Amino acid sequence: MESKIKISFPDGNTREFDKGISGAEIAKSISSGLLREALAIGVNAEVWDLSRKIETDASIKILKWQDADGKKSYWHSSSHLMAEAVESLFPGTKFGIGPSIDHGFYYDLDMGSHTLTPDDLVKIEQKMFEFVKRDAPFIRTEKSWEDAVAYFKQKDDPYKLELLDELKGQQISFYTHGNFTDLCSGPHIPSTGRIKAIKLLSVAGAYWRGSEKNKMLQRIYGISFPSQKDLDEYLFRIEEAKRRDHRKLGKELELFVFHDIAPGAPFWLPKGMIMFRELEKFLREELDQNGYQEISTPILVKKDLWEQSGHWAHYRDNMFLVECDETTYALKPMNCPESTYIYRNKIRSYKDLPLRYSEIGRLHRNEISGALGGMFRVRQITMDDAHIYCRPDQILDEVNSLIDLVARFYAIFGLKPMYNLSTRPDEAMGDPKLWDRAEESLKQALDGKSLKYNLKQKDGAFYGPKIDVQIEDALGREWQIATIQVDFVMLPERFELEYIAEDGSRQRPVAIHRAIFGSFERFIGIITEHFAGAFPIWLSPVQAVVLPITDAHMPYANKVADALRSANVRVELDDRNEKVNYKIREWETKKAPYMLIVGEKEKSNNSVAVRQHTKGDLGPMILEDFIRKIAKEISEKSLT
RNA sequence: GCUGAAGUAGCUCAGCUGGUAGAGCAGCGGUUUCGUAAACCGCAGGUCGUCGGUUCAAAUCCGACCUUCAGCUCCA
Repeated sequence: MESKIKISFPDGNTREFDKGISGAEIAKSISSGLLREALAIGVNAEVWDLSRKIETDASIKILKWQDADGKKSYWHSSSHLMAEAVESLFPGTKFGIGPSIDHGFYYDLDMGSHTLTPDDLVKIEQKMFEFVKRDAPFIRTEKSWEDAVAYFKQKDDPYKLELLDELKGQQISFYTHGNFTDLCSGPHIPSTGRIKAIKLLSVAGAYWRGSEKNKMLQRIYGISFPSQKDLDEYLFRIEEAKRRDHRKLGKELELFVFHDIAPGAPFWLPKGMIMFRELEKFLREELDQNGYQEISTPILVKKDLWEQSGHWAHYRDNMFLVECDETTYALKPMNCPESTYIYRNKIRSYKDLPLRYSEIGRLHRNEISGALGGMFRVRQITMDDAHIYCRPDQILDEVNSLIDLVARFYAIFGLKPMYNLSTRPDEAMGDPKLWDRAEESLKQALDGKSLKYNLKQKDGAFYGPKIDVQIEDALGREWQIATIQVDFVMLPERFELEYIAEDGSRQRPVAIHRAIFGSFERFIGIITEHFAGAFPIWLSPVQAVVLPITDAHMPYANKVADALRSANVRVELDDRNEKVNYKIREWETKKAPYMLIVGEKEKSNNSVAVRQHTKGDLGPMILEDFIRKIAKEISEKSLT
């Protein structure tokens, strides 16, 4: 029998080891530093414990904190540690599942009648630190299915027993550390001592196995790091996100407010409305230049339309209904079905296509109350919608120009786009040949531009494949905003759309649904957080403020403000009887891009002392020069 | 919709175990005329989310509802 195995490393090197060597031993053979940092080991396509014996040739990678899979086992192990702490403080707790997540870990708990309080979290956290000190190793054992069931029957944990139901007949792996043993496929880090910094973040309800039909358990979210510094940085980022919260900034900067009287629908204040209008203006300019025609369709339409489109069957509960003259109307939850009425207004020729109809439409969706959240989830949505009707052979061209359009938009905001391609789902409708062709077109468009994308198999809409565009904001958070959806069914077939082809036959067009901002509400929420309220100057509700030093400089200040105003700069004159320091402080907090301080010196030589937001005093400038500068920055939609 | 938490002046918040409300900022009136992040004095401002209950007495205790927040579920 062969007693040596070949291990190949990520750098391509291969070395021989004794059969049955562990990941830890391999790491140690490379360096003691690596062993200290090693958390788990990638073996071929799997992630294993460092202690597990390797019996065959394999390609391996020692996983550290820097590796995503390293973090995963670290956080997963932290969740076991938390479970141990919970069990020791609250004996009798039943355990659901306790996985790692993108940032940290959680464990779902059934604690009977006990409701966890923030104090409990502190106690659990302290207990965890206590256990960390014992540096207990995570030990993997395997039991037969019957023994596993017996174990949890004795422990009386119905959730684990339910999980075991699905593993019938298999060898079941368990992990034990300290006094806690859990059903778990692993892997885990070598020992609890590796967990240096822990923070339990929150407790919330969560349905067992994610189904609202099941019992609600209590979920503790937590995060852990190899050093206190990492934890501090993470907590700082959470604070930073709170500081940028658009609900807070929207109020402070007087952009919009919400009132109980209209849950889920913002009242746009004058300053917020300026931003809304600037976005609309920018959008319309772009679309006008790109062959779009703007339309506007009724908000209140008879339910018959939604029956025909299929929405009535699926989304009836989410529509606002109005009874009038014994007829049921609905506030439109989407624009698309109505755009077909404009398509069908005339007989369309193949020469007319593509027809690009854009619509800034106000939609209403009765989102369940628990889903509402600031501008991110509203019941009244203003969508930058468009429906492009084209021939199947035009899909590629259209998708190409849409991708360009989206990229151009996001570049203006300094947002990085990322693409997801979603393909045919199992319950797809429509001609498979069209599906193939459309998926091919979408792929071709992305590949042709050398864009990286995630393939989301079977994640398309029932009516066609789509490209979703995500952006990453200044805090590295990802948002799904734009979407490009090809549609063979919902509009073309349900509304029996046709065009006359070259040969005189009647053909069915393809519809492409697309949105760039997604919705004005959500987009403004996102960019508020992205820019932390300090918007690029073209969007900024106030672009410059004139601050006279004393009353004596009012006439000159007025002259400066007038000059800016006639150059179409949104300018305010702060004529309050306050010290300059006071005014500067206040306009800094309001994030005004420019402050123009005018006093004796400026008055005497037609200049302004320029102060830029966060950058401070830029020194004096001749008024005309400053106007040229700011006008240029506005028209170029400059980001600084 | 579900679980938990919260709702006091325009805003941010204090108000212990029941004795009918308080601060800072903002606002208004004065004084001050000032050079790059908060001058000073004064005034005014609240059915304590709504409705009901317990009590001699409720911001405070109880119930229902509304709204918000965290998470779950949902998101055409």
